[in-house]
Amino acid sequence: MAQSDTVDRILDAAEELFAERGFSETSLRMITSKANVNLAAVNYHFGSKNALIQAVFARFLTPFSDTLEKAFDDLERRCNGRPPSLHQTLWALTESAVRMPHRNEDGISIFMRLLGLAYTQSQGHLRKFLEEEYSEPFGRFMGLLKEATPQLSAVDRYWRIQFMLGATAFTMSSSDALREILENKLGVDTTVQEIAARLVPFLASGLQASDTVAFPQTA
Amino acid sequence: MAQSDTVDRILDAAEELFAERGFSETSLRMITSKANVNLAAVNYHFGSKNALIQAVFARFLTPFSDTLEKAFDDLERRCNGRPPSLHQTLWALTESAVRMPHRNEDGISIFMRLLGLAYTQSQGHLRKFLEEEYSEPFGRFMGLLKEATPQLSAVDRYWRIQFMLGATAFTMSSSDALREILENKLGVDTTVQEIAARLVPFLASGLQASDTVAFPQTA
DNA sequence: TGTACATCAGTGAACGCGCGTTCACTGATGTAC
DNA sequence: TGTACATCAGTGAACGCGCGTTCACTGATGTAC
Repeated sequence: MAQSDTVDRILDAAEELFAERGFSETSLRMITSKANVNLAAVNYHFGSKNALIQAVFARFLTPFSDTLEKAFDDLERRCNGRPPSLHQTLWALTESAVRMPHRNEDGISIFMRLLGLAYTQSQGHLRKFLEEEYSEPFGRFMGLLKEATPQLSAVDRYWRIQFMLGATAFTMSSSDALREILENKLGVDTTVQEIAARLVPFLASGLQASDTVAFPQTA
Repeated sequence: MAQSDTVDRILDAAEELFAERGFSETSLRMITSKANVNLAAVNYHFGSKNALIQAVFARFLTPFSDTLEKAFDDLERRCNGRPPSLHQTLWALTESAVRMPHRNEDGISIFMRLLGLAYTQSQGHLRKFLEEEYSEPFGRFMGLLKEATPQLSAVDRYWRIQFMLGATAFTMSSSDALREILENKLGVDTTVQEIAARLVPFLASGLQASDTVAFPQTA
């Protein structure tokens, strides 16, 4: 047990359980018993359940956001001055997520699930925390998307970006279940990387769709 | 108060609160006090909280699914024998949702929010209930999508349909918040109908994207 | 080197609270004879 | 028409439970003199 890996054991257990069941469906008692740690240790080390949730996100988002900044720097350098294309921007994001060092083989799935949950479960404190801590890489990504789609109006772009986020967050947050269904139905096994490889062209094509049709009248 | 509108008052209150806050964050006490009804009335009329959740969905999904069946019948009649196009299929679904009679002006938003939540919050009992009750129109929609995209492999189509569902469920489940952000940022007001009108071309274009690229290697 | 004190990580047990559910009961309405 | 009984919608109060959090405490380690 060495000295004080308690904090990490709590974070590991919390990360897995949150990804599996969501935030409010996971109790501190589940977390501490999975981590083999005293119930009171969570409040001792983190102060509250909400602070633990934020710590779980900080632990993987901080290195991810660093990786991402570097990927964007790299991309802009390679483009010297000209704006990166939509595909390049989306790939820079996707690769950063996939190639980031993860704790174990499920790490990337857990990472995706948590990102999806953050968007999907309405934890006010978490949204605020993420906005305060990670607005920089997010804003930069938005800026690149804007440069890559100059033909879109601001309103069109806004909505289409929401659609993209939705497709991504939703797919990623239930990717395990979806992979299992596909395995049963068609007998095909899929990695997270392959899902990403299918998602990017879908998103790029949707974002660049040429027509915004009016709502049609039925006869 | 007349005689026994208790059931409807409970359903109305539950519907609004579920749409606002999700299922497990809404307590029976909130529902019954909003409905001006005794706490025990929920268990008396519905049996349990889970059964109430299902009843809320049944009340709007049953008429919706009838409307949808008619819309598909109509579409197939108009196409006499030839498979409907992707746009036609998506529009049939969208119009059925938007044109359905709703209880009040927020009805359509609530409807969308609930559909989004059903996909997004992992309520096992609800998923099972929806599968058992409404698999027919859902399966029919899937069949139409398949006929409309014969160029796609089964695996490609599967994933792209998941992406579509994700974009739709996510956008709809947070459409109120997203509309508000846009209003503040760009001063533009948006109706649910307009969101739908923007979503359909995005989805159609994504579903028909021509390339499924391999995961690229970085140098 | 020895002693006194401070800090720190962790613990066991309890706290108060809000939850979904249950139960014995009431009062109005309907039905049989 | 009157009486006895059954059914039904609803109620008030309590139940047991699991939750996040708190608190007094322990024992190990570090620091000052």
